Amino acid sequence: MAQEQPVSTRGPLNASAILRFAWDSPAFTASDAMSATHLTRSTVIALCDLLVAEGWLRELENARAAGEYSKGRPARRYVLRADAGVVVGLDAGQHHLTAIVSDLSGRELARVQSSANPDSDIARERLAAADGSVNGALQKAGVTSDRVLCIVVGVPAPTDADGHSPEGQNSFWRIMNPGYAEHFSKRGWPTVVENDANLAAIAEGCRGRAAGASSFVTLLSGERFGAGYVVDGRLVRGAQGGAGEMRLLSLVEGVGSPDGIGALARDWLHKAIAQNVVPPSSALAGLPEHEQDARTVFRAADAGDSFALSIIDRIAERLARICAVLAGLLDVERIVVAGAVATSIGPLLERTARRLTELTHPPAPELTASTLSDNVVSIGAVAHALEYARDHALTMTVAPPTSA
Amino acid sequence: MAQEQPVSTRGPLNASAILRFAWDSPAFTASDAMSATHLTRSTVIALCDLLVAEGWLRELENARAAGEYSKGRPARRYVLRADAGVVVGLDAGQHHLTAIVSDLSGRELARVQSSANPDSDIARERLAAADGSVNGALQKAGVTSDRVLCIVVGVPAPTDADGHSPEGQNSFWRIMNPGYAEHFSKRGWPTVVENDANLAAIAEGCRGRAAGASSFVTLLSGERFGAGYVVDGRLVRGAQGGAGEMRLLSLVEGVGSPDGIGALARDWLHKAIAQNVVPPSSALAGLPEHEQDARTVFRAADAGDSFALSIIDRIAERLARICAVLAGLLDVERIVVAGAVATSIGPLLERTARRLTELTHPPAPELTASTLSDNVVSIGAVAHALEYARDHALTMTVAPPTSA
DNA sequence: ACATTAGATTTAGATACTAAATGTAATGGC
DNA sequence: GCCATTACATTTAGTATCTAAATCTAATGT
Repeated sequence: MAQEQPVSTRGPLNASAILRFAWDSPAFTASDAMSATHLTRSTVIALCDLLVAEGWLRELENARAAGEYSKGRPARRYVLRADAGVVVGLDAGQHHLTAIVSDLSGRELARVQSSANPDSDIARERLAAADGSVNGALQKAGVTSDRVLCIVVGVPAPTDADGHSPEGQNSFWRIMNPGYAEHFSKRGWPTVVENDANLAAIAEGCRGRAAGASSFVTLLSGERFGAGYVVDGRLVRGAQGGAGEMRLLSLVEGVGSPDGIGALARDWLHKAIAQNVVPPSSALAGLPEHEQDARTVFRAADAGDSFALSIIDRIAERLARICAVLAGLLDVERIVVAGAVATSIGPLLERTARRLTELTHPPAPELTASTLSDNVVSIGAVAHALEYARDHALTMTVAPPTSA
Repeated sequence: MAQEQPVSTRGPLNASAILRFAWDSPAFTASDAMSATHLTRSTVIALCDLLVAEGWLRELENARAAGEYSKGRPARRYVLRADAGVVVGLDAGQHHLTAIVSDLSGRELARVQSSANPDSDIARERLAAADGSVNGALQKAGVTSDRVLCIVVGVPAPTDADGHSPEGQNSFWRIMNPGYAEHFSKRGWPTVVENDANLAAIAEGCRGRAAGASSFVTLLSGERFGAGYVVDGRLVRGAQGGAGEMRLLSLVEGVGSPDGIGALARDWLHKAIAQNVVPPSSALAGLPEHEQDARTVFRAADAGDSFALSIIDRIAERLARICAVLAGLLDVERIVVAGAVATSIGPLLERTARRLTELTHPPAPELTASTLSDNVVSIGAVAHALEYARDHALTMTVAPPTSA
């Protein structure tokens, strides 16, 4: 339990307080900021002037002109300059890359998706692909690279505080994270490299299904399960960033492997067809190999196909056990299932939730499907980048005000 | 992911920085404090004078007189006044109560142990017993109740931020925590009520086997398992303080129940004797019922008794699985097994560690036995109370300096 | 005696804020 | 159209916390 030395802080401490407030407000008057920060008007106005001069805030026409009726003298109004800079969120997955450029209000300016060679283990190739996506998105957004305040990269690997991934898993982690931290730092961008499931959790926490909860788990599911924990309002990363790695789920009875929902649905269907045990009445009987995927199973289940439902039931049992163990060990209020499959798993979650109430002691955790589909990680990356920019704003330089 | 409003802080901010530094130093000069806090001499000396006047620090004879050779003018020396106040740590277990009174240097001034009626569900009785222990310890230490800076109470139940335990477990939790928070607050003492396993983790983190590790788990074992997590240097408590509850371990293959090491050893021995399957060569054969306990099994195993070793092996297998799941899901570097049984489980841990390396991917977490025996919880309570006092020192009033 | 060392003390700011008095742009009643 | 009222802005003086730099002091070694 290391305790870092407290250090004397200097500088207009509360400028950051004003900026934090501005970050989450659409537009605000000096009085708004006063009640939010408990500072006096003199201080607030002085700080706002400072922040306007630095380019972080813009002064708007006064509050009455804006239609906010009031009797007395009209109040001055400020907003965060959404165009003071941009942040970049990059989902650097094994198969796909997604880069999002966002302004400071969280508005997405551009998105570029591309596919990666999933088997390439050449660092240079993966870095070049990442560069391509990021540059493409910046160009599409019409901003130059010097406007980037910071970038957050999501990788399917644990990461430590420096953004490095441990050796292990037959070097898969090192291949998935071939040094993004140094790579983007070289461009002068503050860079954070973070595990994909952790970013998914951040996404759910601020724009998704976990908004408001202080303790929740996000299960990122596709080919494999990965979890992101937010407990007591903070991300739990682990000694090497490996918290949420699901390899040891194999020890949980009835789980057996860390395979994700997508993989399980596909594999079980595939095996059933190969062994010829699919009843001919089922829509899944005799499906061509390239259509034997999770989505097909879920669609068939939705249509009432009883064989598809039997697969769903098996997955539900396994998922419920995973959720029970996680919720039990971590005491979280909610579990969000995210990832590309999340859009079509309504019936699965219903069954899982039923099983979960049997397995756990009340109150059972809420179980919901993410609404962010296959963008969770990149959205989480943007959200994390915005937080990072907010927390380090006063150390960053911003595009000069476009006043004149 | 709630974000509380930042508030303007005022007052001699860095007095607390000096005090924090003093807390962990035996005696220090102004120069020591300067390099620790990055403040100038003027500031440090002004703040030290302030803290001396308030009773937190005492000025000693100068550094040369103390034998710290130096050439120039002798430096002034200060220490934290260990007798500025006391803190109380109370382990309010189901069967036993332990109250420790400690001075601010962490020196134990008095300890009182007593047994509680484990089946009493009358709040008044448990509170009276707690009062008895605490008052006894204070009297033994020779301090009056107004000198108590704060008290930390450890209970075998989850606790929330207010020190309340949830309904559940057939009200066992409410019985174990019959409102200690309000009870001791009424005496004017800042009171923290915390789960016993969490306090054990705090104890291991600062005086025990996890010193230096930033992520570790403490498994408090006796009749039942309970875990305390410290991940990324902070305690993980969970939505209702229930992180580390092991009820759902029953879902892990080969574990089956959250019974602790003590209970397992006793029960398995008991069953074996009842079923008459203990080989007559074993020292455990025909043991009278009141001697059929965990310690006996461990002693026999130590002496090489092969039947005892077979029980140890079964426990090791189970313990290894628990450790594997916890370490895997949380990515901790170390697991400390604590509790009364911890003193005699050397051979068990050896076997568990071997099994653990088979079950986990490298690096396997270190596995150690606590050296704090059945005092972990009360020692953790004291440690937590000292931290609490340090962090809230400037809001507390202290016994006036004994100078004149 | 005197240079050297290491720290103490003093003095004069700088910074980041508060508090309170005064000034100002609007409203609405008469 | 004047005036009280409202709700803010602006100005001024002042405070607390800390720094920087000059000066003072108590010791050592030669």
